[in-house]
Amino acid sequence: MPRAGLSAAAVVDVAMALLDEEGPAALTLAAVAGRAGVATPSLYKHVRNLAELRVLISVRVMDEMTERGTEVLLGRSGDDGIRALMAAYRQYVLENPHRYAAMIQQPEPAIAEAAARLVNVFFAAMRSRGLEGEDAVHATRCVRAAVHGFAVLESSGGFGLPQKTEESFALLTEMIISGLPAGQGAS
Amino acid sequence: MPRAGLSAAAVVDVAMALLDEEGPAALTLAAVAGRAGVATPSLYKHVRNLAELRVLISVRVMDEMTERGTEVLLGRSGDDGIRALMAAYRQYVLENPHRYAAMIQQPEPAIAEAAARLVNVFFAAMRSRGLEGEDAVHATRCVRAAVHGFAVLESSGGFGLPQKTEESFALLTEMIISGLPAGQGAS
DNA sequence: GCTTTATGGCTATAGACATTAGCCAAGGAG
DNA sequence: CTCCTTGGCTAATGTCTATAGCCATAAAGC
Repeated sequence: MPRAGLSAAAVVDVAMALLDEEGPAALTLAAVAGRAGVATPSLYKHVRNLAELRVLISVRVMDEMTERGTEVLLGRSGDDGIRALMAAYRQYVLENPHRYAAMIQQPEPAIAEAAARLVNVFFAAMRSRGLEGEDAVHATRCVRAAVHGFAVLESSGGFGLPQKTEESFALLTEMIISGLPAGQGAS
Repeated sequence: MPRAGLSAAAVVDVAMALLDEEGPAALTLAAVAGRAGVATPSLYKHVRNLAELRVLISVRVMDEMTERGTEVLLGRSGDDGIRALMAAYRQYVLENPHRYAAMIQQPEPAIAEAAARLVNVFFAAMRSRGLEGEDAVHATRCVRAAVHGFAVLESSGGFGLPQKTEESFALLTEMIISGLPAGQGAS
């Protein structure tokens, strides 16, 4: 038998594809193994267990979001940067609802680090808006909370009424931006 | 053997106690049965399956929140009502993190109805603030998104930094309130 | 009070998964 | 060409959901 040539990263790739197509409930080691053309126990040569696979997926997702956020902040500053960051965040969740839903919030160090990288993008946006220190911490929390909450509710069908969610999100964005502390560079 | 005298409601009671004490991962039919002093299959006489139990729990939680919200809105109106509602929501989640985390967002009719009841509380707060129709829909979404996002991040340890979350939440509340459309009864 | 019957409990069983142990071949290092 | 690390495999265990089918309890009817 030729080897399948797996690796931890390849296992995560397969798992993410499965996740995208069939949702979080379908994410089992058996299904991942099947899709990778391998017997289930073989996965343990690359990943400690299912819990670790979930952690690796979470890190992947957070890093993807960090990358998108970083891109979108290039060449933008002040309120514009924050608007763009919020829009990009929401868009990622709408495009990848299952990935986002699979994200885990836990005291795992690897996750904490990835989360810190993502939070740093928000911090950068705050800094370019003239917010530093305490103010930046509180402002970041508010922006994250708003966009996270909206994205979760929207992507999980929590907004039942027919009204356009675009408009709701625009309102939320402007609420947040106009409520930010003064700072230096309000544009 | 004397009967245990279970019922669907009693099963949910036991499940919620288990959930509170040991978290969502420990919520298995086997564990619920053990705690109820009954063999696992006996639960199926009261609940169709684990999925239905989860739905029943979600409905319970939503109804608890609806009740708390309704209480807190009595005798309050305008911005004050919204502030109080947001505070009560956050408080519930902080007091019952596992219950809140166990809530499911799905096309189940029973859940949709409970969710609608909860959303109606937000609507009532908006109405007393002078918001109606479209405006009320968008405003409700924004308030729910903000408070849901904050509560989730806070209760799952998503705010790593040491700064007080009280202050962050106060900022978020004021951001939201001051950003609401004009309406009639802005207090 | 006695019979009947629906119901709530039980045991046995099957099937999906995660996980561990231990074997064996592939394929790179020397 | 040989050695040995590594990545695959099969076998087996334990946990959990779920179903089938049995039996006693307790309530309802007489």
